[in-house]
Amino acid sequence: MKIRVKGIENQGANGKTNSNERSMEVLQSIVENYIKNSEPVGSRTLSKTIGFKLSPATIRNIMSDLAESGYLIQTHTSAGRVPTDKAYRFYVDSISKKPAIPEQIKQKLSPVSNVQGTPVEDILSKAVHLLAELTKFACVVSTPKQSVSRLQRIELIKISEDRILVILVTKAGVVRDKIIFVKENHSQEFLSSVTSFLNEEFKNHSMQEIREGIHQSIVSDRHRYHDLLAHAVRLGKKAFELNQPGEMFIEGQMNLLLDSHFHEQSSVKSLIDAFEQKTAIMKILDDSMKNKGVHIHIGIENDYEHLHKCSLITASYRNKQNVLGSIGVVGPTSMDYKRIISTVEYTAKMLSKTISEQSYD
Amino acid sequence: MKIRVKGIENQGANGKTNSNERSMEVLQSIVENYIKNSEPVGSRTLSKTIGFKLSPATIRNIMSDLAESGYLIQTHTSAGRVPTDKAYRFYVDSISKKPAIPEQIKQKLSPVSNVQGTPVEDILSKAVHLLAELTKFACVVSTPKQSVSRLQRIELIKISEDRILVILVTKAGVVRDKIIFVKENHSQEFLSSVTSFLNEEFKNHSMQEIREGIHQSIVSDRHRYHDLLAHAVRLGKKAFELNQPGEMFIEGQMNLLLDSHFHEQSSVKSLIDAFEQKTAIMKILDDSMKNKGVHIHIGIENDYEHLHKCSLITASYRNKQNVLGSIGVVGPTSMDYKRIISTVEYTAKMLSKTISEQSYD
DNA sequence: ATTAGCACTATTCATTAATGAGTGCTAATA
DNA sequence: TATTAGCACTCATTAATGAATAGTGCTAAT
Repeated sequence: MKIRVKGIENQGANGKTNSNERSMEVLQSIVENYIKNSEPVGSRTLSKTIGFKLSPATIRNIMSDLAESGYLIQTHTSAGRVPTDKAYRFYVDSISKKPAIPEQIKQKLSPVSNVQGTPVEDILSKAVHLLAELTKFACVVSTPKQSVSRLQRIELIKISEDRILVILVTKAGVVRDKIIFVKENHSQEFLSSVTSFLNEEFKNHSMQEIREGIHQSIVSDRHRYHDLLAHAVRLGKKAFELNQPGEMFIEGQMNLLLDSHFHEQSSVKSLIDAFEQKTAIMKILDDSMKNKGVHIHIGIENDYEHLHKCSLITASYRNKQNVLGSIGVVGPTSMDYKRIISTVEYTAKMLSKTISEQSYD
Repeated sequence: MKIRVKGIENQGANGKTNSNERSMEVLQSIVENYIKNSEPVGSRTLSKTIGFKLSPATIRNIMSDLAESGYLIQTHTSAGRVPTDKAYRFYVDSISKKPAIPEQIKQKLSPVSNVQGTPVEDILSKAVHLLAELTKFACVVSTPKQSVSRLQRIELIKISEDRILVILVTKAGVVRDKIIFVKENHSQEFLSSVTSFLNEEFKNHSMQEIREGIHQSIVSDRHRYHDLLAHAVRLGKKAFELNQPGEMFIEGQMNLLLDSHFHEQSSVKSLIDAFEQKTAIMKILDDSMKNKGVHIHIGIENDYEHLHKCSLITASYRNKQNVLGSIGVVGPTSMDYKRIISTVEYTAKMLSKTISEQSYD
């Protein structure tokens, strides 16, 4: 044993940062150990898993320092130590090479791409379902943001005397419908004219642009004002008004309740609240659309208090043109970050690919 | 005390069924007591809640009989007794007058009707959400069955060279869309002709009829066969093919996990399974559409094993013309049946009313 | 037919003691 | 000087014990 110790010392003698490096290594081991077993990890166990390169006593010293710096806490005096959110953050940041996606996961997610002609919603729901199965945590996905997506086609269909069905097809291949109520009894021919007008005018523009544009039309086009236009603008305004709040699919919430970390009554209540009050999670998904890549929110980093015991891993999905929405996992802070991160990333990639193929640009 | 007893005896002296009647009364009390407190109920407690009309000893005898007949079980020798599913069935069947809906519940559910112009799906999701909040259990609702609903309007819209958007509007006000892929590059004018043809031919027919009808058209209309018709039939066939499997919205699953009856690990797993594998619950909702009124499935009565610890209360909703789907509650067998039944019934009524107003017949 | 009384049973709760995992400190070691 | 062995100490977990309690079943009295 002594010989081995020497060996380490010799290696360490190269630089001076050696003690710090070692701390980091120990911390990583602790985190991985805890992720794996969900049990406080003690110096003896750790010495073993490290391969006896350091004695329990040495490790105790290191752990003591780490605890002081806020990376570890003890649940009680005679227990091992548990990583804090700070430790998880360090751990996540220190992950260098992402593990390759196991063939099994690729297989499992392949159905996402076998969905020619299905509505985008179905694709999303399929993806989030599979992700939940794979990760065994709760998973969420936001539907494509309507405001950024650009118009492929609008259609007005008369379905009764006072009701018009509005169909919006976006470039991303999303179909939205809404029924609007009108006082005048327009003929279908008239509606067709309006439809043509709106399509010519607004195709390829984003919904947001259109909403603003319609307002402008009223002002600027007064000179060529006539009956058709007046109605078209009025109807168009109603039609594009449908600012759907942006939905979210949730899957596998109940998975969380099998997880030992959420066994306490209070935790369960928190979770219920978090998922009932979808806004907090929705906000995180929205934020995730702003930047590329995988986003990680660990425990206390979440603004919403009820999510303080959870970590969220999210990634946005897109078509060739725009970022559309994002998909993510909600699990305990002690989740297997490496695995989950790469799984989410891969799922988002698949999603982007599938939806891009269905898009119109 | 003796005097009271005599009084009862005198009353009982009218008929001979007295002992049996009394057993029933005791059983009802036991059930209600257990529903309220979720604790095995003993002879002493029961004697109290009944108002000392019977002594604990007498009640013990009665309970003993009830246990023998399979209405009660003892968790262990020195514990009180717990109602079996058989007891719940008896209890439910013996409910005579339904309690009036509390004003508070009506208030809570009123948003269901404030939804002019919203898609049926949104109405359903609103209703199921509120129902979950009210009952504190898991709630489900099935979307309108597509096969029975009748056609109000079909529309074919060209959105790209090889894709046609099909919009189906049913009499119930449900809008369904699907994109179909075609080889030929049809012009929009052509599609409009086909649309007119399909509308004339099939308006007011049920989807099922239409699917069969299209097949017939091919056969019977050969004499006036020409290009338009040939294409129309082919497209129509594709369009109406969309036999969506019938969806289901679930809300408040997590509520169940706060319930003490599901605290065991195995129960939780069962529940997760039940909700993952939606088919079983879907089937119960479907069955519920066949007959009017509220349907009650208690514990073991459910075919699906994972639901053996649950009771389901369901009721169908409809428009003026057809039964469309059903809504229900999934809770522990010891739920407050009176309250839940009337709440479900009322919700279904509201739902029917709201949807009828939006329907086209 | 009902009920009081009593013996009996099984759970629950608090107490106690034994076990064991783990730390922190100190002194020895390389 | 950094590492480690050794030891005292702490605290959770577990099992065993016994008292208290809630409840039944049976029998005899009313």
